[in-house]
Amino acid sequence: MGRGHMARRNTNRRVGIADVAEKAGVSHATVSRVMNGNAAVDPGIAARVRAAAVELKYQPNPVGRSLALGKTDTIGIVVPDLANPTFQAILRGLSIAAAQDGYRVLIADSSEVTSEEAILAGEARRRCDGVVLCAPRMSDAELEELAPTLHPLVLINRTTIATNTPSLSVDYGQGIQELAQHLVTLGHRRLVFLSGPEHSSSNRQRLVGLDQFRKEHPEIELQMLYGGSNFDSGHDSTEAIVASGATGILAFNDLVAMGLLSGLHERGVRVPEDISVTGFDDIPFAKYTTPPLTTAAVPINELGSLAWRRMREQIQQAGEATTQAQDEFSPRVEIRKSTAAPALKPAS
Amino acid sequence: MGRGHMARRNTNRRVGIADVAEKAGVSHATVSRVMNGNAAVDPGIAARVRAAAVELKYQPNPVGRSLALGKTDTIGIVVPDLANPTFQAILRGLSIAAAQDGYRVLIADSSEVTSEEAILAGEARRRCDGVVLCAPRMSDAELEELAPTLHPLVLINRTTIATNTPSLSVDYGQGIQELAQHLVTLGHRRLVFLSGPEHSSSNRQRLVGLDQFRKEHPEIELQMLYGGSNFDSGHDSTEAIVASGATGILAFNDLVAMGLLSGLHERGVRVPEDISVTGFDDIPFAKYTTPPLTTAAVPINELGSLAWRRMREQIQQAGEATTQAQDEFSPRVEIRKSTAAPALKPAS
DNA sequence: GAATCATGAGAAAGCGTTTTCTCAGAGCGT
DNA sequence: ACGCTCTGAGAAAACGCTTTCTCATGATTC
Repeated sequence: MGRGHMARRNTNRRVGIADVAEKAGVSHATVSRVMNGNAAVDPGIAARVRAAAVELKYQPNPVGRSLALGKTDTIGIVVPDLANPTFQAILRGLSIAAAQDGYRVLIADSSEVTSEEAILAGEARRRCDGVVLCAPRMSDAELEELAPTLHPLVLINRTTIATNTPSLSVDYGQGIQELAQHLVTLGHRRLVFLSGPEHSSSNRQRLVGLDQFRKEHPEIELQMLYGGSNFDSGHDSTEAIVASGATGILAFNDLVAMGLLSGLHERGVRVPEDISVTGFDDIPFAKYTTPPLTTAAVPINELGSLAWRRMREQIQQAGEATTQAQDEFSPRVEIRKSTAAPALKPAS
Repeated sequence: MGRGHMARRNTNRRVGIADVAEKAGVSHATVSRVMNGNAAVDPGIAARVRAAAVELKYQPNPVGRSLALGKTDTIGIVVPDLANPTFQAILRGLSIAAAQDGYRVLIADSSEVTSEEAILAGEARRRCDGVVLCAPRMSDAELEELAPTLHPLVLINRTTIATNTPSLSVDYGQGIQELAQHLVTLGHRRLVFLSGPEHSSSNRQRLVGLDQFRKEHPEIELQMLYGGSNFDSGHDSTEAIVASGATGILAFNDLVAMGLLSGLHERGVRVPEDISVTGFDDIPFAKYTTPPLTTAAVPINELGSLAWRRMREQIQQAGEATTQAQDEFSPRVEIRKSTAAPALKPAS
């Protein structure tokens, strides 16, 4: 509970500037000046202050400093699902980059509950100096309304009309087309796209990319099946994939692909001999699946560290209009062993 | 910058209690009482205050509240490596459980730099209401010295002599013995343990467990090879494993096992026909490796959520001595398809 | 009608720190 | 020696909020 006129309780109270001031025989303003080096202080006085601080093991209270300075040196991030390795890697990239500038990261996981996102984002913003929205699932209209209230804000995998909100995007449409092209180049003519969550902006981009692909390759059969976004949903797609007769599979992401690889192995379907499988993202596990997974590599650590750089730019230019930075990453197709030419099957 | 007698700058300042007070024609203390419901306020006045708050879109400033209340509603966690899925899962478990009580989690990743840990822990503790140290790599002596300064503290995979520090542990020694026993039961006589990082407390427990295992099974050949703690190091162990002649492999963790599975596959060594491989932890990928991995399941989401419960107990009993809670989890061996009876090899 | 009691809202203090304002003391020039 | 200027440290205000203290007002009792 807060406190008014009551005498201060000393129980468990940590050492503050007032204690150091008393010990050194100076005012608390002087202690603050010495600790921060913000103004000239007589060297003899400064030495006394430092000795007192060391003796009392003084550490400044970050909350008091935050109130006085109007900043917290923390960044919030809202992720739709912290179980997703792509988001984990983005978090790690952001966390490491921000730490290098003395900032920490506060997590909010909406657990794919879209209605929670705006609430979590507002709350994170109030507690922090800025907020990163990672693949937000809210509608475009909601995002347009919310974005100005969150400044400084960095978006990952979404954009807004707002001219001062940096946005880091991956060209999922182009990536999925390149993966499809890879399969076609290998000779595949019957493809399936295992699509992801409906509210996922990156899924919509893949769908747009595949529409374009169909237009350019009318001779290719490209079916759509729902594959979700995790292992289990990929694994659960095994029967539908086998029934489809397709020889080339484009999974929504690496997790779906891994689940499918496992399901196909259980079913005795050989990858890539019988079916080729691709993923997306190139999470760290993708190299180590059996067989190692062909995928479109998204520089997910770089996304996190660039998100920090864009955030830092806004923080440092507080109050000034900034030129919006729209960064778009092109995924790079990483060809591994899960794709090969389709088997020549006897006519039946 | 802080500010003294200067007139308040209104630029970019968010709406505060003073603004609501002015709008409603009451004092800021009354606004605080209405927003918190802490004391009786005339219903008519309360309605005016609420209307003003809504009209001005007032949201309390968490920093001001934290200073007044002496709490931040955040928990810090220090992890040795945020790239490790076990730590990611612990973080997720902690984050979700704490969020249910209105707490957020602040991350500090020491990136396996042992000398950074104490500094990060102290800093996290000052910014937060408590701190969780996850598999800290510092020495026992350093931990004993640091622990009292971090109260309230929860330890994961370490213990201290301190009687008021809850500690959540996994009996790695027992788990590795059960895995070894599983291989022996299948008929394996030549085993290798791919050991993990030297500073890892859980690795030491496995070594102790395997010493015990050797005593109880003098007829079993059990070699030690260094296998590190990630994919690459597991993968890099492939040749040494093949050269060892062992038919049963105990990998330090699931990542090492996955890397090894991939390396063996590349080498044309069949799992489990030619070599059986086990992991540890049961990260979400373990079910989906090819073949699915036999492993010792650590309830890593439960570790995170129990860490929050222990933390919350300490926060709620502030200043009182608490009975130390030592929670120990027994790993559960999850038998999947990466282990089988050793092949009968022609004598050569 | 006066005295007493209860209640609720404003004044004030405080949480810990930063920084502006003020003033005392030292130094310099005449 | 006096006046002026400069410097540095203490006093004070502020950041935003919570809660204690104080007092005015209305109700109740005698």
